[in-house]
Amino acid sequence: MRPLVAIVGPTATGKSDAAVDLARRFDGEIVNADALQFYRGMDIGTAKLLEADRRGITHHLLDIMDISGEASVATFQQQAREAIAGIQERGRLPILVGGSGLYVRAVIDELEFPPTDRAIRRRLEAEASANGIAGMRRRLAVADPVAAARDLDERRLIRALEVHELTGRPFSSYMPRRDYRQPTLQLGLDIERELLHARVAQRVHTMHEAGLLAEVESLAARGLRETRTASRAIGYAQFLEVLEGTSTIEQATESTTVATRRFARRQLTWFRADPRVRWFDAADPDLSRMLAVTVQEFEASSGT
RNA sequence: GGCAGAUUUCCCGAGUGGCCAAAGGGGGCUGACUGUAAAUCAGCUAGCAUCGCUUUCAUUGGUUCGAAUCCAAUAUCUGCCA
Repeated sequence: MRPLVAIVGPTATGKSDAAVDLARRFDGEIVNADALQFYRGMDIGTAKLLEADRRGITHHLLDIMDISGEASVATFQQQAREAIAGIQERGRLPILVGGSGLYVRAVIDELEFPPTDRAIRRRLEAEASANGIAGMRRRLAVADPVAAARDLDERRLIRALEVHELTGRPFSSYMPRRDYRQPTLQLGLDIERELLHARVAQRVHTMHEAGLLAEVESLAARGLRETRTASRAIGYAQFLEVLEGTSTIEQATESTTVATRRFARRQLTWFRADPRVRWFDAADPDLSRMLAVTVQEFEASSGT
């Protein structure tokens, strides 16, 4: 069975293209691990690869959801693992690509998501907004001192209480480990900060020229404003304001650029924390070859 | 040319004699993060060093025990009158 290759790193470093390159060289198929690229119709703003740029390579888990849907790591975990297994059965190389750290992790590591319950969640959220979270913090300190000691933010605090209530098991007992469930190679793409910022600005500019506003407008007609996840996507949230008339195109472009920079920084923080990632300079003209060599060596050594 | 006003740390912007390295916001940086993750949250942001010290609030020179804060001159900008 062939190993799993994952391409990670901040946005605008060329992960998608690098993945297509590798897929062509090693007879691979690509599995998307970018939470917002699941949504149909969110193309320009998510920098989804155009059909032509996919160069005949099969892409999985792209356009699998309506914007009204809510992406869920747990669901994605299962779908992605199935897709990967299928690719491997076909004797091809699975290449997981995405900048959503948790989503990548959910696929490659031994990770189990405790269940969720809408009613419990809603009740806890209502309680938090009505009484504040101090009391809930105290409750968690009793139910799950380990999790409480981590000083969780409100959202996670609620989740921890939900898990405890639902499973009787402390949330902290589901603590993550870095533990690949199959031979995996994580390739990280990074780039000098100044260059990254320039690329981000360029990209947002290009998105606008490619018709992002029109895309947002047509999604708005399909209820984008009412969605919980899709409406918050970078670029979409900002251009929705243009449609509302509360922001100009210039302002939206600027704030989208800023939000993207911050996003890239957070992605970097996430992936840097994983010592297993092998990093490459995305601006290196020789990148494509270096990635290929690394994959080749890895596949040879992982004994296929 | 005359009169009036402005000049603050990367940016915007508070501060009108000691509690000011200077509020707040933005930006930047760092980090956390197992069911919203392009989300959510936290910390740092003059310099050097452990309390502390050094250099900052246009520039120069004053007043004062003490100045971002008061005075004078200069520079630049803005408004009104020519």
